[in-house]
Amino acid sequence: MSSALRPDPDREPALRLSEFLPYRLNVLAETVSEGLARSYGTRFGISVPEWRVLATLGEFRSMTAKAVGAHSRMGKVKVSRAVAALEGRGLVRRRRNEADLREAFLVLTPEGERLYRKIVPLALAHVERLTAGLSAADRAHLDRLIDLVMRRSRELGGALPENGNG
Amino acid sequence: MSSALRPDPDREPALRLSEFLPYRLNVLAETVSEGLARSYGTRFGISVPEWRVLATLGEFRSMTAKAVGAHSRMGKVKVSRAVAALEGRGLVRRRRNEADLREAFLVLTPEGERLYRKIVPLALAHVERLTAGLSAADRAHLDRLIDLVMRRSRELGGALPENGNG
DNA sequence: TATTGTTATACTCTATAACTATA
DNA sequence: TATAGTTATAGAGTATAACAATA
Repeated sequence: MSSALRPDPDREPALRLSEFLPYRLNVLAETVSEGLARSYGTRFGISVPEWRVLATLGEFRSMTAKAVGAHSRMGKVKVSRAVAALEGRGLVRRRRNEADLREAFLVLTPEGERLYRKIVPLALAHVERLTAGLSAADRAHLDRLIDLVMRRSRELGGALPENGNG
Repeated sequence: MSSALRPDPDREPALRLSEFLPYRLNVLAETVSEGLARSYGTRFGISVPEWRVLATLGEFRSMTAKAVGAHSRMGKVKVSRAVAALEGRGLVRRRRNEADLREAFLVLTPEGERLYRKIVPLALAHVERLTAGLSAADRAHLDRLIDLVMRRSRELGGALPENGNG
């Protein structure tokens, strides 16, 4: 261990990376995602996009792919692939919409529902452990702060990508 | 717009994705990163790992690749590639460590320093805009909450990947 | 012509591990 | 034997656009 982890005393560091909000948010999100993946993602062989679709259908029961994407902030390509994977595993089923044959309603199969109900308590328990050090007021505050920064970030032009030719 | 974005009234949704902290953190980090990339990432043709190396060297002046990785939470492979790219563009230079020839000290070249000093005010201004809706107390609170959740997440097993055979 | 959704292509990213050179 | 760092390989992820079907 040869070089020291302290700023050069001669120079005013213009920016401390470890205090830079975008960096902090990235590292935090990454670390949390990883922990989550370890605690059940790997176990159930489910990717993040697949989990988002599963969670959305578990919550809303029946939705078009477009609506799923709107709710879980994914583009249509990502949704399409996640749905195909879930359908291939018998977790999701399509119901044609007679009123508009371009789209279909997606629903969880009984197996999908079972998996959803198996994952949810684990997910909630994980968040519980994650926020164990926070008071109820802290948690509410955190939610509010995330919403505020999120809104500002969207206003500043951070939208979702991949909406190519839609 | 055929299907509605509201929960099925018959069922108690077991989990609301839009309130699920890991999801929220992911979307927030993604949105912020994107906005940042738009405001100057693309403009200077610099990737996130490259930016992290640049920022670390700008802050600490001279460090080994290992120390850079430790400070910016990246594995040695990612650091190595980012450094190679920056070196290729004349932004970073290596200084051999006579005391241990396995490692080298990395420093910004004058051009690297110039780029760093050009990006930093933009980065800081971006964060400023991002947190414009927050009071000073809110910002401090947000920092504290991020630290807390971060620490918990690490305790729960969210470390950094890729440390393969190191 | 516009919209929903799928597929094809190409490209980036990156994990893993093998490797080099020093220690 | 262990460590700093590089490179090779291969696989995952995904943006973009072209496409098909329907409206």
